Amino acid sequence: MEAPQANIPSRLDRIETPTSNQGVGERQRERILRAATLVFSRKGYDGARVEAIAQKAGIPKGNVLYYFKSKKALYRIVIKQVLSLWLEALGNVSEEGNPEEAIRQYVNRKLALSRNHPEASRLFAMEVISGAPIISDHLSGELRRWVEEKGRIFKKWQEAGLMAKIDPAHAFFMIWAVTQTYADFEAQIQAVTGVTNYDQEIYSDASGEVVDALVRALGLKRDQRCSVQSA
Amino acid sequence: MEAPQANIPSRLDRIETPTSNQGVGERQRERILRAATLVFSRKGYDGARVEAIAQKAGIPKGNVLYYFKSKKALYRIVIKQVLSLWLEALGNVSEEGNPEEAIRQYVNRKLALSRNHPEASRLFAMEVISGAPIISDHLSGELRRWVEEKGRIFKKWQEAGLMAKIDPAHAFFMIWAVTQTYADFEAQIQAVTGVTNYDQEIYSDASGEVVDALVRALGLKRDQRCSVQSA
DNA sequence: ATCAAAGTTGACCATTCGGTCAATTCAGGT
DNA sequence: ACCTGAATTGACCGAATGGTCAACTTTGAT
Repeated sequence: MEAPQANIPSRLDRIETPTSNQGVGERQRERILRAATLVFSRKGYDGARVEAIAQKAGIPKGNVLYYFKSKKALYRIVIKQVLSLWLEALGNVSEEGNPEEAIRQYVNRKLALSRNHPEASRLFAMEVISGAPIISDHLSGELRRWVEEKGRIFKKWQEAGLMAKIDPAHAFFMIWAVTQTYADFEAQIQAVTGVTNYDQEIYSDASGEVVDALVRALGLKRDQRCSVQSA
Repeated sequence: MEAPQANIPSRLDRIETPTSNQGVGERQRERILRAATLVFSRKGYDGARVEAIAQKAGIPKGNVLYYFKSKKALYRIVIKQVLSLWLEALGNVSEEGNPEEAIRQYVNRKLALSRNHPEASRLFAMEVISGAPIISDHLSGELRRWVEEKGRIFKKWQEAGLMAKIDPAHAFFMIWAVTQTYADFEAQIQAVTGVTNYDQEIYSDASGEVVDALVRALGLKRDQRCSVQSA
């Protein structure tokens, strides 16, 4: 009797496995993953208790270990899921068209991610703060290439005088820092502002101002009056 | 036989305690605090092992518990020490004088803090990400008042047309986010940039660009050409 | 109805870790 | 030299926790 290998739910064998109460397992797996993301994001890997995850998923602990062969395996899957969400949200910074519009769109997308998946953002942050023991390969691989690629677009904009001369990588670090702060530092922002309904009050206030501020920071302007033209 | 209450090393009784090998205890306490800050900042509270702290301090575990009555007590002291460092660095945003200069100075001070005490920054971040269970009082007390106070200065600048009209609190969130990202997300930035000597290469590159960018973001300009004057 | 595989459950085990303690050493005052 | 309190150390303990397991239930196919 082997616990099913805890691999990413393969969309393939969902249907064709002939003999099995199919679907039940999938649903449970996702239940567990959701619960695990939540618990891990608040307590970190070591602070999270399998029991707590089980409880949040509404099932006994033994059942969690039936679907995922170990706590570490579960964590790996959760963190990779979070990572792919994060990488996905990088999306495309479209080269063509107005730079300001492109960045506005990108920042808005990142803000939406923070708003809709704050636990994912927090978990990602914790991983990185801990030295990214699990995802460092992805960071120095996929992410690095992405930044290099998009950086070339920034360079072009800069040469055309449409953007301030900032090292593109640092421009991204800045955007990420600001947008993620609204998820990761929720507790601090909540404490300082005293809002009662974080999600609604903060994001409606912030999104406009933050996008504008970042556009200014990067020296992007539709009209040329203020664009940084230091050649 | 009681372990000495693990209070903040009081600078007072360092000299005058007549009978005791004075000084030895203080030095050990500080040793332990340094080690604890380091370990906690990487592993979080639960991930940190007392044994690991002891090892990093070069003493047996029992000795750590001799100076601090429990792991939790040690953590509390470390985190409060970190918090006061953080609050201290808030310093004064001087009302008088050139707004741009004031902010430049402030951002530079925060950057220096990230550079010189990255572990402190990371530990603070972890606390907040976890919901700030220990320091939330301070955040909604001292920090909130500080932001309110300094916010009034920003308001004045804004009314005088010297600063973009951003909610002052969010202006601070932005500054903090950007400056801390260089400590907290070191692993990510290191991976993306591929630098070998983080401390030197990154900060020398970043500090100038980051300060400029933030000045732009807040719409602060010495010369009026580009200042946001939307009355 | 019967069967087999998948899923569920709580009891149980081994390990790890925070914390205690008694024994010992160390340092300074007399 | 001797005494006293502080400091050091390693052995030890109990609680908590990740993980296993065997008994049991459910589900769908024939």
